[in-house]
Amino acid sequence: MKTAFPGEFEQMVLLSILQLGDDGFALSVLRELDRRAGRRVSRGALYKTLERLEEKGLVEWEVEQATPDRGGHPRRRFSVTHEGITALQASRDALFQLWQGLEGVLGKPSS
Amino acid sequence: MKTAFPGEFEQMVLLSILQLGDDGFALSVLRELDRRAGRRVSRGALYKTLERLEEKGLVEWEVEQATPDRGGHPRRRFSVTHEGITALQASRDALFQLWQGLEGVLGKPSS
DNA sequence: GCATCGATGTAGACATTGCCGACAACGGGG
DNA sequence: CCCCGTTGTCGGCAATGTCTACATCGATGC
Repeated sequence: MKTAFPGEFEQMVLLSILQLGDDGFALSVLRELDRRAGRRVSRGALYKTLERLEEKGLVEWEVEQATPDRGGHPRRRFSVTHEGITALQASRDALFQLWQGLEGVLGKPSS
Repeated sequence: MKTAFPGEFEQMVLLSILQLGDDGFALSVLRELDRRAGRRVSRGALYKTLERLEEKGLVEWEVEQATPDRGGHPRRRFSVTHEGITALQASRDALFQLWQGLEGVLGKPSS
């Protein structure tokens, strides 16, 4: 069992894709990361990460079917695989365990 | 302002130190990581990480004062700096934002 | 038609993090 | 003295994070 833990940024990318639902296009992910987490990275950085996530089987994608008006390369719609979900749950649970009881030190999450 | 985000493992190490309070010795951190997050790494891996966290000013340490009976090198007691706390809060908040509304997909944390 | 713009994606590079095994140092007990 | 348990240090390599530069292709405006 290969337990390669997703990195910090990889997790964020996975979560962004989930948030976007059927709008999981690369540039949407970029905007979502900025909106939610205030994280701004270049497109190249994101594509590289998506490529690695795919190699690990945590995301998959399909080419958007028939969009006759838009120019540029055909865009890809990313989605998180079942394995990706599992990995996210594991990471989250680990963090929760480590956060337990530290509210006094860290304060409440600023929602 | 250099915004170098702590990596996934670095966060866990910081949290473990906080959990341990005045028992923040390297090998205790190792045990805590295993107990809470099920994460087992070699001592070398941990020391390297602690060293980097110190360079970034996220942890500091003091040599344990006067323990006349124990063998080996004098051990160091690690603690998280104010900057470390701030970094942890930022990471946590970012993740919370990304988790918002995904309970349906990810399920409740298994506490 | 041609220069450009906007939305995508790819390639190549390099810095930072994650992780390990091997070795050193020291006190205690055979 | 040799070995054991506890720490810590080193050097190296793999994985992740991130950027810049470049390539594609429709639409738009000369």
